[in-house]
Amino acid sequence: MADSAGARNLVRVTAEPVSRQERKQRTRQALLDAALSLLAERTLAGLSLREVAKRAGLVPTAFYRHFASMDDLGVALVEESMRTLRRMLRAARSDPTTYADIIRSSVLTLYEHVRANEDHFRFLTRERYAGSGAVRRAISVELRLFSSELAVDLARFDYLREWTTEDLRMMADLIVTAMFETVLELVEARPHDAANDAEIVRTAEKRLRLIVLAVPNWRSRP
Amino acid sequence: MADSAGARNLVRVTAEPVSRQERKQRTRQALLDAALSLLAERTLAGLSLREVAKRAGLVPTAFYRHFASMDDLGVALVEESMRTLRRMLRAARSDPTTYADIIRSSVLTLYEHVRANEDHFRFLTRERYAGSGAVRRAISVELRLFSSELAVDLARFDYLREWTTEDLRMMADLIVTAMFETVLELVEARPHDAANDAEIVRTAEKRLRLIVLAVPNWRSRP
DNA sequence: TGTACATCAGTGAACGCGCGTTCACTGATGTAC
DNA sequence: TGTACATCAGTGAACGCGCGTTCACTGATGTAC
Repeated sequence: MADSAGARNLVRVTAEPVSRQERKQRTRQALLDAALSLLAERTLAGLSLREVAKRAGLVPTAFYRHFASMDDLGVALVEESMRTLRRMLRAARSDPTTYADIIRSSVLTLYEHVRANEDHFRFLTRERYAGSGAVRRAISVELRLFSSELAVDLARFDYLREWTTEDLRMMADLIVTAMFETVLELVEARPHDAANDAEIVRTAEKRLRLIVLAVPNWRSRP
Repeated sequence: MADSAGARNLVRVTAEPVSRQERKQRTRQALLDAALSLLAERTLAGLSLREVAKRAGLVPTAFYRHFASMDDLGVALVEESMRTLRRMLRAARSDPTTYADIIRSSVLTLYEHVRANEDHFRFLTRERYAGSGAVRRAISVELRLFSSELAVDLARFDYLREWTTEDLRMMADLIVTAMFETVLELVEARPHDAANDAEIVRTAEKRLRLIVLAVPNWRSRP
């Protein structure tokens, strides 16, 4: 089988020699990539260790040199995916056009990052509720952190200065939830349907606009 | 094993004789209940036909008298759970206090129904994104229908009369998404933590209030 | 009402299969001298 | 620079297990006469 020579070829095709450490790191990444590609149409719960190893061009037992279990690999995938998410947040923050039309540019950033990293986002949306204990906990912790950071960002706006921390947090949660829903729509959408994509983006902008429009009328209640 | 006499006992304990048809219906329900109880801490993908049959007190092969596959059972569970959801919606609509404080009473109705049917709601939240094709499609269709109905309800309010159908739909989606998030928080919450429950309910009310407060400021854009 | 036959929900043995995990191994890379 | 030994990523055989599915069956319920 062409498949089974994978791991070794991965190394051989590179011109210069690599250290044992580097090689191990590459194999580990090959396992993560293999899992991610298999997860395109499945859940972690429906994936076997043997399958992942095979896709990576390894014998099943080699898996254990890199992860203690599929659950362990799942947590590593959460970390990898979250790095993608944070990169997106950083891009949104540093965008110079952001303050001109913050909603439009934020949604556009979201859209571009989701399309460029569909596997990561799909993994996060699927496993967020359905994942095993460890995976679900890892995602939930990261998303809560994400929401907190957004609350801090919101606090910087003049017209939100009077808001209580709790209300800011509530608003941030609502925004994250709405955006998460948009991510879902994007990763589950028919591929290469530009009109449909545009529609999803337009709805996402409306959602944010609606939330933001409530601000002048908000009065905190005990 | 005490377990293995289940299906027959189920019948024997009833006083009068039952028709073959009735008995079959009961066994089918026992299979659905067995699956649902096993799903408390797992996903449909991680559930085996043998396990479900055993829990229902049946031999594995008997499963096929009622469902063609686990996927088929999954779709039946979606239908059953959706009946619970629609019962909730009907209760919210017919509540006479609703118009006095619509947000508070709606959230209370949601809370009570979720707590009374945790298994159904947990199943829906877990499988919505992670389920197999057929199950996910079934849930998605029902939720879209649900959202449409809510949009129709919203259209009846005076101050929403000017809104376009599309904007109403967007608002309904946002409300459903926010409420779905609340359901999630409830089914994943530590059990019997009244203070935490109250906090979740309070946040849910705030979310809805925020969305509603945006209404006077909304102007549709092309 | 009684008898003879049909239906069909549930049984139990059997199958081949992919699973996770163990173990002793190989041979290339790394290190000490 | 050359040699001898240590490390360790990846191998391959083997295991016992639960899985979905097949098949011929049993015996209670249902039906026709």
